[in-house]
Amino acid sequence: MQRLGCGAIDRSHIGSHVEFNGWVNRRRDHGGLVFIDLRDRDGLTQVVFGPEDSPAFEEAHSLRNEDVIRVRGAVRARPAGTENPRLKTGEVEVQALELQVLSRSEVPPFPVNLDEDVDEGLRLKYRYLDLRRPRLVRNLTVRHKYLKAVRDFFDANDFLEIETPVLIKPTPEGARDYLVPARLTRGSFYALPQSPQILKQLCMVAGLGRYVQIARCFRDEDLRSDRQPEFTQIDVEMSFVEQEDVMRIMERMMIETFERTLGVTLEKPFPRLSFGEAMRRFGSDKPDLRFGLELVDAGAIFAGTEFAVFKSTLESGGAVIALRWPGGAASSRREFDAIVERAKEHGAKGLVWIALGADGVKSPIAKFLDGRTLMALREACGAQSGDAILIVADKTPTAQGVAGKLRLDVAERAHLRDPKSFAFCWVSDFPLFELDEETGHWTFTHHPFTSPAPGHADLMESDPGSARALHYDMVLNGVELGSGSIRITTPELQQRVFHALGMSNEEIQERFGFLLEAFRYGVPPMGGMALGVDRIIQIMVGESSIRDVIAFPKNQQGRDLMLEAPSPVTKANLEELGLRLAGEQR
RNA sequence: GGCGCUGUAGCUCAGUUGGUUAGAGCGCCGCCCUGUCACGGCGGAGGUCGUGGGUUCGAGCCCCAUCAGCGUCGCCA
Repeated sequence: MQRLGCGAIDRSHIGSHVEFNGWVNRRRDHGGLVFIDLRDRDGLTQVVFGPEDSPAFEEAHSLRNEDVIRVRGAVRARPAGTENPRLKTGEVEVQALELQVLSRSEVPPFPVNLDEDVDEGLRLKYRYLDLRRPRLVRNLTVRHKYLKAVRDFFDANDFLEIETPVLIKPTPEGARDYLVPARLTRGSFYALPQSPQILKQLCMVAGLGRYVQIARCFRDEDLRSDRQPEFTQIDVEMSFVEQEDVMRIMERMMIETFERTLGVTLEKPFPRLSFGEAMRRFGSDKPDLRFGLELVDAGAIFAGTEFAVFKSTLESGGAVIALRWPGGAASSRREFDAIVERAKEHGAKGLVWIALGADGVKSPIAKFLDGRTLMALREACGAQSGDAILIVADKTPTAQGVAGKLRLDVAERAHLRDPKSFAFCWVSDFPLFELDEETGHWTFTHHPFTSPAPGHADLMESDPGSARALHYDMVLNGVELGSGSIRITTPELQQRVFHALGMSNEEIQERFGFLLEAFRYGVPPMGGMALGVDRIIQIMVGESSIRDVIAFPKNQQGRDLMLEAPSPVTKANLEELGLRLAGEQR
């Protein structure tokens, strides 16, 4: 007897005897006839129990949602007129001859057989029930297929999948580490990797050539809808390559894996922007290219303006940046107030709006807008009657950043962010360092192993802010999927970068001595990249939260509501590790 | 750590200016029903209104505190 999945039967099975195992999705009990929709991962199959099938028929009355049953019976065509076109298996049904109840279910805490929004805390507590629902099954299936395609791609391109350890060494830079006390070395701690960065570089020193890993990474920072404390990266490193080589193979990988997973054909090559261009045109280092609405430098247009804010901004070398809001002119005063408020949340001091209504132009600064200025603005923004124009004035980076965020706001309002389209791009030529506002110290944009661009090494000391890096990001729909870089491979240069970051020789030796030592034994030029799997899948399936593409995610407090982790440990546990909780008596 | 939204039946929600006995749909329980597929019909059970305090003759509703979930800023090499 054939054992089949509930989504698997069709007309070709008519007449055959089959066995099904699954969960009762729904019972429709007509007294003299009982219908059961049987569910498993694949889908639904209708099972029919009639009085002639007794004793199965008798027991069928007692079935309840989520009971686990085994049914043996015959596949037959449904009577003409009773087919269900909404069901994949809707042309056929199973006439039950034998019924075995394998497990009874209590009434579940939320409906499993409806695609209804349920409180997420409840879903997470009973994740095993949530995972029975088709939406999450689909997400996990896409994830599986995608990772399979990724592995196949790298296998076909001569990469070795290598597992690196999860218990490694703390790295005080960057994100907060998860620490694990070392029982055998009291007072010392392992850290969980924020990424296998150094290990994969050492794989290159080892001569392994092309490394890939579907790597779990850990960062002890606050959670967001797109951030979990543990997450998965496609981690890649290659020897004897330049930036172009890495970008090409990663781009090819995305094109092939999207094709294989979703059957979509991505446009190639991916557009490329420099960091500076991305900031100028889109006000973001991860531009959403699903729509236009490029930023407009309106400095020249307002060169002679009497409007004090614009005037003083321009005189002090700042920027006046304009942005088209499609259809924005129809907005109410309240909606304009809201967008001004958004601009302030984004860090602007204020926002000027101009409504290009059919019945005339409205704006808080209308009296400063002569016909020529308006015409020039309209032209530069590509705005039409019915649109609005938003203008931000500030120091250039601030104005760009604010305008970039407003660009996303207005795109959202105008429904231009189509979740079904995939707009990739590359952003490169990042600054090597950025200034930490709090400490006033230079810190790395990517990570401290990133090579300066050719000819930029000396800028590290003379003008750190203007040094560029061999660093590239892959961006999809305004989301940074991941970063890569060409690595530093000379101990001297690496040392200079550490110095530029304010590290002493002792610190360098203590933290990264092993790496510098490794570089003394013959190190190939190398570069690589890491891409966030969870975000890729999230965009592929159009979910608004990364949690919906992870089987067992943590909530905003970093807790697993199902396992109730983290949890306290016993005094004996602590003692064995040589730990005592602060504030606790001896 | 800051800010915002939410918390009423198992689930999703409604609940008027503070006023008698807190409602609906689904689910659940019982009975009936041979072609349903959100089956249908009849009947029924089910509520510390997140928690604590306060104001008031009277609080689901107002005030304060607190807990939880989500979003967001900080944070995220």
